[in-house]
Amino acid sequence: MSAKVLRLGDFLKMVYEALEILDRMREVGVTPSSSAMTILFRLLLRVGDYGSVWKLLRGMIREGPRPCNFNFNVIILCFCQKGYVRIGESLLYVMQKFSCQPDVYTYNILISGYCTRGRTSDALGVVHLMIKNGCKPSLVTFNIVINAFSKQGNMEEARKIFEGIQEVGLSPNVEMYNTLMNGYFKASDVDQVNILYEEMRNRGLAPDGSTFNILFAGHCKYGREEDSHRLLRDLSYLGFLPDCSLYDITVAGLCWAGRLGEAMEFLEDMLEKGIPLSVIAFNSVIAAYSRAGLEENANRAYKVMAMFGLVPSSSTCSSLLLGLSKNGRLQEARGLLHMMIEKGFPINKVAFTVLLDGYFKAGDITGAHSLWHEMEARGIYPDAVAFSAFIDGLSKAGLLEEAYDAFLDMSRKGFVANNFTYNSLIHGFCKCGKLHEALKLEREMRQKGLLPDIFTINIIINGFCKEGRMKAAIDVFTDMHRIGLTPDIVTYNTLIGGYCKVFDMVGADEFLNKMYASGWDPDITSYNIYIHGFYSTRKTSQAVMMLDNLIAVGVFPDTVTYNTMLNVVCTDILDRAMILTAKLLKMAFVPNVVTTNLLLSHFCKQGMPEKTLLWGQKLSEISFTFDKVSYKIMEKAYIKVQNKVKPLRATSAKSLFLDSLMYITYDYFRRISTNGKTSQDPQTN
DNA sequence: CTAGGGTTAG
Repeated sequence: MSAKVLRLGDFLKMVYEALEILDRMREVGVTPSSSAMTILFRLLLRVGDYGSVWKLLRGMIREGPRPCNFNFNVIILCFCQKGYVRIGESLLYVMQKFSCQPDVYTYNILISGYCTRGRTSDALGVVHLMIKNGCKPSLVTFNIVINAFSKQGNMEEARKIFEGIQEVGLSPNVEMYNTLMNGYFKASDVDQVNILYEEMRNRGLAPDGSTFNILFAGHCKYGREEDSHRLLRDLSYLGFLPDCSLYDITVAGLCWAGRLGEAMEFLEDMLEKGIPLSVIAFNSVIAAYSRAGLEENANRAYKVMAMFGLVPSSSTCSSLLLGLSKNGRLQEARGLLHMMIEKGFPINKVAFTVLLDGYFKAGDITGAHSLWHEMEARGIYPDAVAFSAFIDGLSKAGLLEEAYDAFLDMSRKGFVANNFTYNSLIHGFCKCGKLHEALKLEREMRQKGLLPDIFTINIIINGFCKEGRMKAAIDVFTDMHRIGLTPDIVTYNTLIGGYCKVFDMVGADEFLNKMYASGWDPDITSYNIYIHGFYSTRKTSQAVMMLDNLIAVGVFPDTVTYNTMLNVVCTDILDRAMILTAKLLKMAFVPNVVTTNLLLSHFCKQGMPEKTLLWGQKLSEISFTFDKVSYKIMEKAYIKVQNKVKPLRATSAKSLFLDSLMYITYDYFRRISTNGKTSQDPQTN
């Protein structure tokens, strides 16, 4: 079911009908109220008819009502939301021309406009301007700026302003302490948080709900059990009652600490004992499971909640939506989003961003585009995160021109590109072989004062490795120390993979040793890279040895390991393949779409394209979700069958063997598609 | 809520 979107045509008609009504009022000598004018301004700004806004203002001067601060604030706010913060700022002078003095709200709108776009220095410029114009900044003003610096992780600046306001005789409020403590938590500076809390209490400021949430969540996340208990004691001493029960808090605490199983157990235990729980406890669990990509568990928690008659809230739905998006169940996710809108839940930019990312990750570019346009149609202004997700998705899809356009659009709307944005674009350029462009962007980000981070460097090293330019990759690796970056496990794995790609197993080993020397133990990815390296150099026994190795050192093999080994199995001589298969099957691996793809492609490669199509058919009968690669493989098989290209015929034994591997995989998916059928749309009554 | 390494395809 799709939600109703007001069509632009209808909307325009409405706006101009409203203007006609205004004219008629004027004709009969009725002066409209200021608030009526505000509504008209809002409508005109929404459709972008700035000419009429101007005309309306002049009409007000001639015939009243006199424009008030509020009228202007609405106009400035709109420009800020659309990204024209500069224009908003220039409207300050227009205001003064209409003999309106900008008030603290006006300035706060502008400051907030700059801050949400990461333009903290512009924001500080407005603060100075307001002081110069004789308007005293309020605590809110400073809070906006402190929050912006905290979000950027720039705690020194945040702190400086915090100290500064005290010098001018202002006393920080609870919100300000909350903001600062939140920032220090993000910077992992728990001690600083504790000091601030002490200070706040000594000043006689009482913690509020946000203080509690920030501190409790932070202490749980950092495993500071003592701190969280001390907080609870302190609050109960103050007579502070959190807006949920202690049981809810316990569940939330376990979730924040990442102890999800325990949280769910506790929940079920409470319910069994007949202790009532609120939506909050369930929301914590559902959110945590969804974030971890464990959508099945999230859904189970939701069902328990519904069974006990609890009505899902906006955040329940957002969390379920996150889980669905992460699992590629996009129709359901979009349906849920529309349902949320119909239920009147506030429009949720985060939910849109999550879904957008989901479409891209599933390779559904059309879906992503349609959602992006729907956002626009609904008047949701993408923020820096939404833009970054959009740019990243387009880059990964190889649509670099469009990604770059979005990047320009983002700066036009006043956002300062951050490392997320640049890294996504740089990755995109590397991916399609335009290393030169990638390096140009890296220079550009440095010129803009952004520091290339470990992500940037790893992306660039990977770019060189992909092209087999190991010398250049090593140069970047050597240079990263100079700019103060330490290689991490991804750096080493990337370089080891690079050597494997050029079949230089000696070079790979050399880097493996370097990795050990700098204190990193190989992880499952390192082993997978090695196994694939041995596979591509046809060193089957070495690949098997690696598998034994990784298990011996206690690393858990995953689906990628299984798939890579399956590749070995498919190309190996039959006797050895069967022994290896027996070994693999004992490990109870979970196949995925890549497993299916590689088996389908082996049929094709080994002269049995009709089997590719046959199994493809069988899989689609159980509504298996294929991806882009699956379709490419089947398309290729189809062409082969059509052209009757069949020079080599596989031995019937090998054919039977591949069939049995495919059957095992097919059977797995058949079983989960019949057991896992769930209906998870929340129903609110 | 957004960025990096490993499996299929090319």
